[in-house]
Amino acid sequence: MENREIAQMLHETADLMEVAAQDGFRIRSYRNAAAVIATHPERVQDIVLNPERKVTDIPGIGKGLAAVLAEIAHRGSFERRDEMLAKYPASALELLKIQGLGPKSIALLYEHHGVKTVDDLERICREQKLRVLPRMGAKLEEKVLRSIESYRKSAGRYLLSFGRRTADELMAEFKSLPGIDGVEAAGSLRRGRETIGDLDILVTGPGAGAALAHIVGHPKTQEVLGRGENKASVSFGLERLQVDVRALPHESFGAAMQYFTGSKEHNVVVRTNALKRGLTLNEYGLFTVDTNERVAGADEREVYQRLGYAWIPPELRENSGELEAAEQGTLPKLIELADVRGDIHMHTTETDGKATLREMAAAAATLGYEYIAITDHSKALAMANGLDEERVVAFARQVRDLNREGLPLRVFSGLECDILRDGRMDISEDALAELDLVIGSVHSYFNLESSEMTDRLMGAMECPSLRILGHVTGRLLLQRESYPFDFERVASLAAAKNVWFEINASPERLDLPSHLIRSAKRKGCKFTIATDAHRPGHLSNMQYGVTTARRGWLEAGDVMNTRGAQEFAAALRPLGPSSIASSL
DNA sequence: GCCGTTTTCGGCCCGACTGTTTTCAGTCG
Repeated sequence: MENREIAQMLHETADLMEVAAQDGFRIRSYRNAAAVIATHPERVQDIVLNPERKVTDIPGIGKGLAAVLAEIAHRGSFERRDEMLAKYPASALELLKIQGLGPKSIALLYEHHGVKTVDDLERICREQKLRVLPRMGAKLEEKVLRSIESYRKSAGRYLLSFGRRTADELMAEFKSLPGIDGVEAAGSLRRGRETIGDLDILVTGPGAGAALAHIVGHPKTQEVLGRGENKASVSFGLERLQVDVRALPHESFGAAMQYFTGSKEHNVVVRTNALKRGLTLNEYGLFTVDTNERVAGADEREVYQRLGYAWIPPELRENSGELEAAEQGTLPKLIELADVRGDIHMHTTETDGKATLREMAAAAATLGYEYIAITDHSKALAMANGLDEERVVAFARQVRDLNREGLPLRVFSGLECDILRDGRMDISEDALAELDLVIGSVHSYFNLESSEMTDRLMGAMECPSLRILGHVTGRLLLQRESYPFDFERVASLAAAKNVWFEINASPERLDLPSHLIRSAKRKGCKFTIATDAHRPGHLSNMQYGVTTARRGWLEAGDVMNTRGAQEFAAALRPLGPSSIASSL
């Protein structure tokens, strides 16, 4: 069993234990163990099954959890989990995802009304039976109904990062099979959409059929949805992600990549255009209409070229201007991961990060970066032990000293400063001015009216030290919608004040969304791409931020942290604090 | 449940909001 699966099992059990009102500290231990195991570099199962190793050497795993892990290794479950599942249905876990309901309410609803599923919950709310329960009322009923609607919208979709990991895992397995020449992922994963609905994997070569057999017989396959000569479709893993594997002849591989990458809207236009040229395009190739002669198909680039287009990066294939640009030869030269020279949003143990400044710096150096910025939280985020003015100033001094003493790369002193409800910054200007880089972020009062939120964000930009607006829409993918505000006005002011928009690369955020990136670019805004890493492993999420930037049509020049360290440092205070103040 | 000892048990990020109550439990971040 993989670490991720063990971690999920522990997480789910912790959730159920919470519904069962068990000891909170024990629940926290389970959650902590799940987090540790999920990020452990080695397979925990291998350690458990090796008599010469001790799983309790992993921090967070003691005697109790070692026994749990041993049980999981031997029979795929453990006693407490079985116990919990006997008490509450697994579907109760789904109810925890409904905003506004926590474990206590779910237990109450289950006991009084037998609510087991989201459908049950919806019915109870519609029948106005929620309001009769203690401490619940009409307003909660309304809120829950709204949450259900939002939850349903995201059901059946998965984070891009999850799709990427699953695809990488399967593709590596396919590549190791004999007689496989090519393996590629297509679909929304290849287009880099922030969430995906399913996985499309194309394989070619004399042994391509073996890949179909492989996925059908895969130990993680939960259900075979379909199995033919050229295609197998399965429900994969605990998450039941639908995976479609297609075996293709070599001469069709490029056409199939084009066809299955989509988007549908993009392909409709491409095929219409082909017909105008007397050609017809399908997943098997590009053919002449009259003689059915193949003119392209093995190579995707060739398919586009034969239709008068430059090859179009998959991230742009949404029929939103890319086809016209490809005809005219005006496609942008999109930013690439290798263009990024530094990661400029991350946390350390000083607040809610899991590694020290030195550990983060070392990890960033191995990724080839020239610089990083440490941007811990400010005091409004009390749960994260946010920094007050005194600690902010001390930290800036400490970073200056450390840079002099020598670090593996240049470290900028920064802060992710909360933007308070009224648009003021959580830290005084005097203290902020000590820092190299200030990101302003909203972490509270998400439910303001649009006009109030717009004023709040625009108010924050009055702060002379503010250089970057962090995760601007506040969305959490598949969990929480963006709060309403007038993006156009905020972007116009950001362009005027030379405040940059962060593209937060955390897979749960990918914030700004790509359509807003594009809109901001048109207004002349500049951007940064940063991971918001809370541990060294998160630094590799940069790829998802770059993908999102590419979907927003950004080139390297649009993104400030593609600049070298010197140039980036100079850009941080373009006019100097005093001249910014006088130019307002 | 884990951890770190002051070595055998006490501490474990906590403040604020919401909707409900009539003083606060539950939820969220």
